[in-house]
Amino acid sequence: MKPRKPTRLKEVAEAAGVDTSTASRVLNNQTGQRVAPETRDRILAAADSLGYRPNAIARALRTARSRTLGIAVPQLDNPVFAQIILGATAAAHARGYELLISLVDDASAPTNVYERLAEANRVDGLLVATLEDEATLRRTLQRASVPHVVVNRRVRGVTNFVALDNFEATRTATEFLLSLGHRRIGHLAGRITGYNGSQRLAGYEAALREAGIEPDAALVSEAGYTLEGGERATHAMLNIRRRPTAILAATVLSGAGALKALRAADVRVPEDLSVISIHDMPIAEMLQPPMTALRLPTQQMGAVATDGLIDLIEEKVKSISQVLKPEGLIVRASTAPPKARAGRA
Amino acid sequence: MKPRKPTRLKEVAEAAGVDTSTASRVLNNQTGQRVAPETRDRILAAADSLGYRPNAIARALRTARSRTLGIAVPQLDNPVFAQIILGATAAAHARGYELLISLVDDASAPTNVYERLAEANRVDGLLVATLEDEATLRRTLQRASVPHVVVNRRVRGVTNFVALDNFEATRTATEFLLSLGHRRIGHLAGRITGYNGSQRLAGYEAALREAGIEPDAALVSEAGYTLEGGERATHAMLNIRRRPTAILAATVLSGAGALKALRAADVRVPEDLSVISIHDMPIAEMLQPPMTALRLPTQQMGAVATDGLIDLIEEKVKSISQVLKPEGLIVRASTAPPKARAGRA
DNA sequence: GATGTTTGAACAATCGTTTGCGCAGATTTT
DNA sequence: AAAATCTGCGCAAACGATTGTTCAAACATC
Repeated sequence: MKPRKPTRLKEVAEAAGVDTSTASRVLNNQTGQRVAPETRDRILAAADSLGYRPNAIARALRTARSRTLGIAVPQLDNPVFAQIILGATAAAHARGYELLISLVDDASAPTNVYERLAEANRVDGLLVATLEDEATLRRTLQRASVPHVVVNRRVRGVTNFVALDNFEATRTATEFLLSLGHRRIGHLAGRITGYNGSQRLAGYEAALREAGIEPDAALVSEAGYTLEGGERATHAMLNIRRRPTAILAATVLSGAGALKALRAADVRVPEDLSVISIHDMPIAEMLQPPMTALRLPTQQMGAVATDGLIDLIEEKVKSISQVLKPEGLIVRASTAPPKARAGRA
Repeated sequence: MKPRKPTRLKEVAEAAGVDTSTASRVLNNQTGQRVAPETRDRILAAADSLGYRPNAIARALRTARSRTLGIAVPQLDNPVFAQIILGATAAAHARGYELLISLVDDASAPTNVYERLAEANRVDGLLVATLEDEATLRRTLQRASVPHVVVNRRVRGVTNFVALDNFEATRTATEFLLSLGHRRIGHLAGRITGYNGSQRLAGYEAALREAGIEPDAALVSEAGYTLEGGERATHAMLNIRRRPTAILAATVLSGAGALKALRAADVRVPEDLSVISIHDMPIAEMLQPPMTALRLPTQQMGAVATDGLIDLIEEKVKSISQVLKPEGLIVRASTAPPKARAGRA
């Protein structure tokens, strides 16, 4: 027994004995037009008793605003993106917007997504958290027909973005290791050509230089953002001439891979080698040993980007660009001072 | 330099020198109406050169079909839901639908979501993966104005659902432990009052009974689906008179909690105690020791539910109800035969 | 009491499509 | 050659809301 058709504005108006235009103005709380309190009450009552819900589609057609945002993400299994989406949905709902989610795998032409969502007038704005190379993304976005905010990276030529302060993140993490007494610190880098990866690498190197240590290329290995990558890169790093006494992983997944590789090589953590990761996540707590990690406001990034996008759409601001600071270091059991024999600095 | 307004059907029609109705029929590949091949080509060419994208909103208004689905989930940080969404998006896109995501936290009235999405005609159908109690959910869905499919649970009185065979899952996992020689097997149950939790408990008990073992209430502890829950419940279970030699966790998160508690209590895994979890996930691989887990087709569940929902919407089927079988046991290092002294069965 | 102003609400156009129907001109049938 | 049938396409009415404009009645002004 499907419920009968939803009630339309017309029916509310008839029930209240007014024109649809009047009903519309009352229900939308229009200020421009005066309505007798008595009429207003009648309309409100009618709408209420009929259970009126405005048809969002019709409204969108007329106003050319769908109150819907699109978010393009590369994956969902990576908790970072799950967090971003989480923040975005909450922020969108809070302001009365809906969120359309779209997966862009590198394989398929990402352009499709933007066309499907934006050019079809389905969305009023776009949140972009995908991983295409910069040139492609820039080209695509320049033709975009709706406001858009890039999340979790920066793209030259695209003004609106919300990113994390990756530089500060790795710098802080590296400084922490230095403060424990480590001098040879390895870095499992992300994608060095990517925004986050290169920034994180730079922060790591900056901290070393500030401490008077010249970065050693042998101690940097590109591991991507996966368990396997971290495992492989760590393995390689154990075979160099002078092993590091600590490893900074660009993300918690590669950090987990490091733990795995170290265990396989019988290197104890943190006694023989410390491990620290960027991007604190619930899994950091589950690892053995629990992983020291630098917490970044990932969810907040999604929320800030969304709020900014809506401001852009509603023309409350001209542009939005923010770099969010790390939330702090969560010290767990995977880090310790280096063994005495290494303390020769 | 924002691109000019998108081209409308009207412009395509004018460019091709035909009426919009003809253009519409051609572009939609209508079968009922014949069009001269030459005219057709002209329209197609015009649409192409003008970069025409039909306005999805206008089309939705006219056809009363938005080609959009809504999915309501309780959380996103739980990988199970991330997987469901992943499967759902892929399936939706494959059939030309978009997916609107909505978070329903227990706190806020979940009714809101359904009203916002369905009654506002924003979506053609609803995927429901939330955790409200059965009565509330049933009541809400009975009034729903669009087709809907419940994902990851069953609700009496709601015909359309796609769930996992939880019973089979725990039974298989328990049988595996039994085959290793374990006789005292503890169970970290999920929410025993929930669908998944109760089914999993039943499967566990069934396997024990089949092996001639009477389930012992002391060996069952409600742990929910979190790390902390698993940790707490495991702790408690270590304090009972005769400890189990193996533990079956209802989900990998509580399994991770078990590992943590066991480590804290200096119980070695798997030498002193085996641990196995339902719901294989990437993190199972990261744990120490890597966790033996029963893999369930979570992503596929999202896909199947979505396909079914679209079939429902397009009236290709009358109802959809499926229970998906486990994909198999992934044996890792957290399970082993019990110690010799326990082999007294 | 004629004129001007305000108030409250209806009229009607519009957003961009889809689709039922009608209607010429061409083709076939008788 | 008139009637009947096809073809191919245009006309116009929806879908359900929003919004600029008009307009009658009520009130105020002199």
